Amino acid sequence: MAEPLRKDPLDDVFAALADPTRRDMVARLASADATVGQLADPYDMSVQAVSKHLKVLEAAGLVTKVKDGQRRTVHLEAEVFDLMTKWIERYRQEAEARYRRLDAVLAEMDRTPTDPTNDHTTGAGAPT
Amino acid sequence: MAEPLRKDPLDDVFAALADPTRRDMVARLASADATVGQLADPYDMSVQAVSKHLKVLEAAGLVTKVKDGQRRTVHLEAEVFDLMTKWIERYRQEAEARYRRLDAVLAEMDRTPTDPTNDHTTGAGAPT
DNA sequence: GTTCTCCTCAACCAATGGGTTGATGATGAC
DNA sequence: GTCATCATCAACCCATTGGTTGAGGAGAAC
Repeated sequence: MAEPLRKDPLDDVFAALADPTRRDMVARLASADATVGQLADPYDMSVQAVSKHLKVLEAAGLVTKVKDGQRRTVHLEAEVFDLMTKWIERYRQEAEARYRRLDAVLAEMDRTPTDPTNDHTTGAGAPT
Repeated sequence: MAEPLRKDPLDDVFAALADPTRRDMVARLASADATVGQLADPYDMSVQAVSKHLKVLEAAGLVTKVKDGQRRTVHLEAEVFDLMTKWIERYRQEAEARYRRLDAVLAEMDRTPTDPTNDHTTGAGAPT
């Protein structure tokens, strides 16, 4: 018992997107590449701070930098997104399938009450 | 300029899933509800630590606890996942559309080189 | 050449996060 | 009633994070 749960690349991806500034950068990079300076411009923080944020995104594989003369052009890498969507979708669907099954069971119990003393009148159903 | 980027519920969701232990709990809860003790069992850490993790998941809205006598039954809430998938899909699709457009442009330039001095032989195209 | 711009690196600091231990409340077993 | 079990709360520790300032390197501009 207790495998230490080895480090997963998803750790870095989720962590990177947990910061609103970094999510905003990703959002902006989705519509166009940008230099570090351009990215930093709207935010109320130093360029160095933005550079750090970019390093986090880069380490997570969400972004790559291309040296372009004096500037660095930042480019969004969309492939990593698939990792996340796959993880999320897998468990979301698994969970929803389970709820559907539960609903079916409850409906069945409702139709043929085998034991009337067992009143399942709690709101346990309807996963809304 | 520099709106402080107001706190977004996605902050908590992404942050919650950035931890491998918490992702594992979510994975397990997808197939069945569980008590705190059952959840804690496989991990090499104290029950209190697991309780903290659950508080994080709960604050993010990923999980609810139902008092069930002495135990607390933990239940996965799949709705929040939609928030994430929507965010992710939006920007992934935006980015991919952009790449497709770029590919088209490059293909066009390749077919009808309007200015031969401008050698675009860099690997700028073909996203992978 | 000098100077200016773009970006990164390094050191620092306050706050947060993930873990620990110890104590406590509430319920179930006897 | 007493005692054990399940879970939480509180205090503490150390590592990480998100920001700062200051210094420096590599290119462009002159």
